[in-house]
This record gives sequence, structure tokens and C-alpha cells, in this order.
Amino acid sequence: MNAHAARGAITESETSSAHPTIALLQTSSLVNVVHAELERMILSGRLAPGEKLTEFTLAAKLGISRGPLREAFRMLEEAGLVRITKNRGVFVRDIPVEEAVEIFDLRATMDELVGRKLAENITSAQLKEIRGMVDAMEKAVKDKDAYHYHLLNLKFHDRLVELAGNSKLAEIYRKLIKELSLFRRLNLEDGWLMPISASEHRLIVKAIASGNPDAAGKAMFEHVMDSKTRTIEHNLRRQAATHATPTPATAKATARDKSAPKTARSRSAQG
Amino acid sequence: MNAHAARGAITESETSSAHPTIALLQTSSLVNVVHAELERMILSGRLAPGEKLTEFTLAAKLGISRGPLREAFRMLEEAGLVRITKNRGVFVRDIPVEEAVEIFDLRATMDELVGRKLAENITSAQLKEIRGMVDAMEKAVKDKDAYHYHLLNLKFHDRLVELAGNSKLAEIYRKLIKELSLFRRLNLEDGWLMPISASEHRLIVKAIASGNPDAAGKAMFEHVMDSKTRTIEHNLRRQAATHATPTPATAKATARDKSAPKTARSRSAQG
DNA sequence: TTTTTGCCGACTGTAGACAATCTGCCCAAA
DNA sequence: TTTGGGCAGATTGTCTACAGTCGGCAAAAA
Repeated sequence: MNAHAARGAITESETSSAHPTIALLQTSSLVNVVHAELERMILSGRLAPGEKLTEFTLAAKLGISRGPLREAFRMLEEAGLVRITKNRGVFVRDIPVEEAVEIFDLRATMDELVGRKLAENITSAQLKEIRGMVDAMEKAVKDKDAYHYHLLNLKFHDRLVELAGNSKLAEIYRKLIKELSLFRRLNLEDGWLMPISASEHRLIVKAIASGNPDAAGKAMFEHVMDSKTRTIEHNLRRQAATHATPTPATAKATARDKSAPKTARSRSAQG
Repeated sequence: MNAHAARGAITESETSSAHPTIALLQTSSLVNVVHAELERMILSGRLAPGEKLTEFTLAAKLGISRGPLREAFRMLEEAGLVRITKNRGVFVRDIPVEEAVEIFDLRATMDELVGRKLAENITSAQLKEIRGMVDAMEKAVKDKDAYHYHLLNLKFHDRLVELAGNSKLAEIYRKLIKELSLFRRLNLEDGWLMPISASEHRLIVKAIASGNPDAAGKAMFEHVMDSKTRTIEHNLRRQAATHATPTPATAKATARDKSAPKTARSRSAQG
């Protein structure tokens, strides 16, 4: 308790970082907590694309007033996760196919840069780390554990971007990934092509380890473009199969999204 | 204040949706207008980096209440133009050098993609349009009109990204440009290297016109990387010259930003 | 003189209330 | 039966009020 000892100068240094709860209260307001919670619910599918988020209802459910909730909505809108229409309300965004394609193309270019930077700068320890991730993914393939593979895949790419050393790149990459997760049922990517994806990961690591920027960049680029083809084709096939029936994601929504389907359809038609 | 109440008495004799005023009222709420206005003030330098934006004062100045203003603040925060600190207030962001470098690197990669796509898909009419822009820029160089050149330069790159045909790419590109404009006095880029930049633009157009994706991509990439070097070096030189004196941007701030400098400094130190 | 402690003003965080607008339903008229 | 108008309920847009927190200043203690 001898706080006097280190009392020399009260600078901007984080004197409050000693206690985690205090630091939490200092940084996170109700708006931040609500924003994080809503984002979690959206990305997990608990709030489905097209679903309407009514202010009063949601505020009551979360036990807060409408003010902070509206501020969180504005943040989510700017992040591309919801759409706000004046006098009409807030809806979870539904990414149309064309936009998903654009995001994949953009991702491919960004991942190419990631591969380049990693081939130049990666350390042996980091190389070992991502090799371990690829091992885990191959194990998931053997176990036919699609869900676990999906999570590992997300973590693999996220870690690669992080290791590339450009925090702005990582920030935007993550934003794109979040938006992409709103593309219809991308999450439940079936296991039919997992082995191919897994082998591509192995190739990526090998190219990075070789220290050849061109090869590593190309491996990353091709992987994302292949992933795009697989995802889009998968989606089109699924869409053709379940032509007239409501989508599982929409059916999963709770009972109060009566007006949501109409709005979602009209929006995706124009976008 | 019944300012908005009196605003409701707009003659709405013609209900045709073609009327621009009606469409404006349908889409833009107070939040959107305030957001646009604040963004304009920030990007133009009217609100300088590090400046504190006090809710009550700003709301009174704009003639609105704090609610919509706070929502606009959240949008600007998510866009990276302001920083919100709990219980302390909102400050215009000040982009540190490291972040500017990261943005330039990211921009270079994105512009490389732009060059590639344009070399493949550009039409002769579009080619003629951007040639006209380059002509105008060369004229600005001859006239030593740095400000006009700066505007044309922004428009040139913005148009190229738009023509590339990936709206998501364009969206993120513009976001990056906005953030970059907060980098200290980037706007007033002196004319000392305008001729070089202008000649690079000519090379870019030539490479795009040749239809060679690799050449066009490389021309764009190199141009941005050169621009990065010029900007960063310029900034470092300026910073060394005006070492102990307050920056013009800060001096330009109004009288109420008493606490801003300290906050800005501590933030740039940790970020 | 230097440090500490308590108080005060200013500002932000959150909640609740009122006004404006939209959507859906009902009913009347053709 | 269909179409148009108007009423009612619900929801969003905006404002005002109150509570909590922070930073600075002054007085007191070392």
C-alpha cells in the first residue's frame, strides 16, 4: 500500500491499470458496452440480417434508455453492420452478392500485401505459431469438425494480418471480415471443400517460410480468390435450392420482425 | 428553441418525389446534417486536430440539442475523425506519423488494384476524362497554383478509384483519404515537388491507356509510395524547423481549446 | 516554500417526456 | 368488389432535466 513511494510524478502513465475493474469503468461507457453486445449478437447470428431493431423494445430488453442505444446504432451503421432509415428504424444489414464479391476482391489484394510483408519479416517463433494453427485445422478436417475449422480459419487469417505489422491494414481487414460474415450463412460453410482450403493454408505457410514475397503474396491472393469462388458458388447453389422458402436465418428470427422481410428485400434489390 | 418547428412549414404542394427538397427531408435527419457539417469543418481545417469539441457549446452554436450531436460524434469516431474519451470529451483526431505511413502503404496496394482494373476495363471516354484532369493539373503547375493542384489531385485519384468499379474499394479508399487529411498540414503541400507528381500522373494515364495491368498497377503503386516519401520527409523537415513553436494548426484553434494540447500529446504518444 | 486536501464550477452520461411521422386498418363511396 | 380517405396505434426524432465525474483552485498542513 505504499503509494507514496512511486508518487514522484503523477503523469499520464496509467496509474489506474492496477485494478482491472477501475480501468474498465474509466474506458467503457454504456454506449461502448451496448455496441459490443449488439455487434456480438449480430455476428453470431442471434440478430439475423434483415431483422428490425426497435429502439424501445431493445432498450427495455437491455435495461437501458434509448439514448445510448441510438448512439450505439450510429456506430454500427458506420461500421456497416446495420442500416438506419429515417423515421423507419434500424435493420441488420444483409450483404448482397455483389458486395460480397467486392469484399473478396479487396480482401485478396490486402492479403497479398500481408503475404508479402510476412515473407519479409516473419520470425521463426511466429512461423511456428501459424504452423501450429494449420496443424489444428488439418486435425479439424480429419475430425470433420466444420465449426471448429471455421473458427480456426478466422483466427488464422486474423493472426496473419496482425503479424503483418500494419495496424491500419488489420483494422480495415477486420471490418471487412465482419461485414462479410453478414453474407447469408457464410458461417455455416459446409465441409465439402475443407480439405482444399486446408491444403492451401499449408501452401501459404510454406511460401511465407521461403521468404519469397512474390510467392507468398500470390499464395495468399489465390487462396482468397478461390475462397470467393467457393463461397459464391455455394451460395448460389443454396439459393437455387431453397428458392421459394424463407431462409433459415430469417426463420430463426424472433416473432417481432414482421416488417423486416419486406424491407430487406427491397433494399437488397436496389443495392 | 422552436427552430425546427418553423422549418416544418415548407410548401409541399407538389408531392412528386422528383423534388429535391422532399428527397432531402426524407433521407437526412438532423444527425446526418450535423455529421456532414462537422466532417466538412474537420476536413477543411476549420476544426483543427487536437481541438476539443464541447457538446453544450457546439450544440448551442449549431442551434440543436446535445442528443443528435452526440450521435454524430459517434459516427465521426467510427470514421476515425474524432476521438471520444469517457467523461472527458470529444477531440479532433491528430494522425501520428506512424499511422500516416501505414495509410500510405495501404493506399499504395489499393491503388495498384485500381490501376490493374482500369487498364483492363477503362473506356475511351473515361480515358479522355482523366487525360483532361492531368492537363488541368499541368496547367496548375505552370500557374504555380498549389491549392488548385491539390484539389485536382484529390479529384483525380478519387475519380480513378470510382472508375475501378469496386464500390467497397472506393468507400474504404475515401475513408483513408479523409483520415490522411488530418495528418498535419498535408493539405498545404508546398509546390516544391508538384512537377514530379504531375509527371507521374501522366505516366499513370499512359500505363492505363496501354492496357497493361502490371504496368498500370506498378505506376499507381510507385506514385503513392513516392508521394508517401515526399509527404513524410516534408513533414519531418517542417517539424524540425518549427521545433519548439506551436503548430499553425493549433494556433489557428479558437480560444476554448485550453485542455486540448495536453490530451492530444498524450494520445499521440501512446498511439 | 512545498505538498496535500477539500470544495466548486463545468462538462459529460443517462433517463424520461413530448412532438412528428409512418403504417395499417376501417369505412364509405363508386 | 375496389379504391380512396381518414383515424388510431406504434415508433422514431428531438429536447430537457437530473445525476455522476473530472479538473482546477484555494486554503491548510508539513
